[in-house]
Amino acid sequence: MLDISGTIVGMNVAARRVAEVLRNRGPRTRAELIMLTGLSRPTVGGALSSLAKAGIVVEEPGTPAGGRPAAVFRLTRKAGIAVGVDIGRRHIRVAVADLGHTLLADQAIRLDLDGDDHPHHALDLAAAQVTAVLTAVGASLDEVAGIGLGIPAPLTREGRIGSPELLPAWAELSARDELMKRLDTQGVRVENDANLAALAEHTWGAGKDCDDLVYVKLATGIGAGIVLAGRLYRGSVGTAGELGHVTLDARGPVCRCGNRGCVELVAGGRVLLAQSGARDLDEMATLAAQGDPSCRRLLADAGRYLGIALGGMLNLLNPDRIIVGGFTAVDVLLEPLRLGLAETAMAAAVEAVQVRPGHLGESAGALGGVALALGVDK
Amino acid sequence: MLDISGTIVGMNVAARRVAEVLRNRGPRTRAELIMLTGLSRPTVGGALSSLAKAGIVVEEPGTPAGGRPAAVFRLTRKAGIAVGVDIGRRHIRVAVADLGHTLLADQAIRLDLDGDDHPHHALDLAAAQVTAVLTAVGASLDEVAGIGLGIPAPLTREGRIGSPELLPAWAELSARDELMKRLDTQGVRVENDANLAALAEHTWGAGKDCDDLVYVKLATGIGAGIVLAGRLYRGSVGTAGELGHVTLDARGPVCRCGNRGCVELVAGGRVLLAQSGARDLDEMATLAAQGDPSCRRLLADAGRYLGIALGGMLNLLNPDRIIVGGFTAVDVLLEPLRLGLAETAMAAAVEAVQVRPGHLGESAGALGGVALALGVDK
DNA sequence: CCACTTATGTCAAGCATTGGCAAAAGTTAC
DNA sequence: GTAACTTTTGCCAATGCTTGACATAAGTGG
Repeated sequence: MLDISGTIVGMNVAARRVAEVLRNRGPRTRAELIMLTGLSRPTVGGALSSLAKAGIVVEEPGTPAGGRPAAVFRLTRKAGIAVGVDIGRRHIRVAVADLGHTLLADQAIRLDLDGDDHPHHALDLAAAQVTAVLTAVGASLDEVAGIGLGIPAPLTREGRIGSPELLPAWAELSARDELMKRLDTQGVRVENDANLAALAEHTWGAGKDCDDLVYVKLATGIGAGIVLAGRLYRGSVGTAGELGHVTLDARGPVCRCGNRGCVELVAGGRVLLAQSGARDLDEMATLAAQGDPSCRRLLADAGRYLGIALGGMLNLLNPDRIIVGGFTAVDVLLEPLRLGLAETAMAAAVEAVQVRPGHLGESAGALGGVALALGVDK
Repeated sequence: MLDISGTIVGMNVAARRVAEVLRNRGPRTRAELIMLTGLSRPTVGGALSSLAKAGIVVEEPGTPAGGRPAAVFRLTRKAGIAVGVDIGRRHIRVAVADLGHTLLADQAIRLDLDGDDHPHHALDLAAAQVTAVLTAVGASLDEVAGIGLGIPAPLTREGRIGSPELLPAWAELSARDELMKRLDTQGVRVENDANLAALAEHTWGAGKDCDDLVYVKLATGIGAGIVLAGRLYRGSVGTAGELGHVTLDARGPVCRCGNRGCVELVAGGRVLLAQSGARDLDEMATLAAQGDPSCRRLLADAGRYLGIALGGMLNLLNPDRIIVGGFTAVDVLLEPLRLGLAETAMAAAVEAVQVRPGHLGESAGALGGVALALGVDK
């Protein structure tokens, strides 16, 4: 039923268009499909009945609202499967969903070697994990309609590293080609991990109901994913969202990016760990949750610095929402972050913006890979 | 030939669609129209010949490139007229073009009272100037297909002031309704002046060939207009682009926006005038052009501060181009601005960005009004 | 149970699209 | 200067989509 790029073959153009919209936007009613496809009622109706006859689409009862309830249509697993892969420093996470946006699996493994420095090793493990998870859900690679891969580096439109100095080991290779070679398949798309998390939160999480949002990922590094007008914004060479290297103090210490006083140097995971003495960020989050005062103060200060850096962003972009994720103890730093915003951004923008923790937690990156594979950014 | 919203009546849907695209995007070839309308060759051809028969469209020979040259189609003046109005502190400028994007007039008058503080007076004069300029080009108000009005304040989607503390006198009224009342017409759209200038530079000026740009307007205040993916970006409550109130120094003096150390306080027109002793920015520009060292130094420092503020923007947005306008001696501060960028933004983004002076000078705002009236942002 | 609201199916007439073919209007190579 | 090439344009018929109207279905609230 699927060709090499994951689209349905052997049906007319209207049915393909309807199926594409269902894949990109998730389960929808007839009226929504008419709007989104631009096709007419009879055409959408016909397409849906032929898709239903082929078993690619199922009809579900909708929730009524004053009249006859609109049926909701959903692509079935028979239509195909989307895979998301998130490669981090210390883990690889694989999520699998069907084209009806139903999550089938979501599994992480720990990385023995630092993912930032050992791309080939990480890609080997990622490929193995993809096949393992697919087997676990009883699927095979030829059912896969798309794979979305997240790596912790800015990427150009062509899939090359946008800023090699930040992740030198990855700069030499094409992550997309390497994963496709290992899996012997086509249809892999690569994206920066913070961008993917932003996409996932926008599609299913804390940003579901807004069109302009900034997702801030706090981890070893600090990155941001920007969704504007409902679409992922990548910038000219793909380095949009490099919040970690926004200058806070032009006379501060020198950063690996070559400038002074970057946000990452006062609010990044490396510095927090060095100052708290915790082994990793998870331990630090646990300590903070238990009330450890120095951990809490470190996180509060980090939040305030982030807020100051985001204040400039708020004046320039004025998004609906700021979503903070990537770290389990986000709550501790949200209030100081709001204070930092209020100190540096205009009142109207501060009042309008909603600062919220992410809903998808550690899975955000891999789910963003699924979102990319589903084409929600189309 | 025009209805109240400026669209053509009495023709089929294809012809209306083609005319709309010509209005929004300017003169185009058949192939471009096919692409932009999504219609087929025969349909576009038929629409063009009926539009040509009605005298709404003219065909012009195109420049050849290896084969038969494609004819370029352009809306005529018979299709209607677009008006742009730019209200500033000390001037009102009105520009008029036909729907074929041909400029017919572009005239400024000086304001005797500060436009920021006397909105009703400014709107009275603006309305009078619109009718005067229309008369001068031999047109009447019922030929007008749209009016775009620029005012120096952030605006919400509904046309209200987004941040009242910056321009209190304008916060009470709807500039759109006031101008429509004075001209007894419909079809006025309002927009922030920096946004309009950005739109104009994107459509006809220094940003013609790129899709992601930031236009920086240096005047009494400092504003920016942001075009992303070819569309004007306004933000959640319309305050996107408030570059003047980005924090440079959290311990600096208090600004009218309520925060400390805003860019406007070190690089804004008010401070430059106070420190240089010049009467207005035009005099300052003249002095700088004549080599006056203190003026040049003041401008160079302003450029550097702007560069530092824009460095944060560059890390977050990574646009193709930064266009600087609103002030005649922009050249003096571009090099220091580039240095400020390099100090604070990541190398990849700095290398990729092009920093250029605006091409449209003082007319940028009014031309942006014309662009808005033409619907180039659609 | 009835009136009301919203959703859905069906049908015929009118357009638009697709894809192929031929002609027009230039450039470039010889 | 002529021939070959490239790109644009016009035309045509079969197919498919849209429009608009009407009837029916499936809920809600009184």
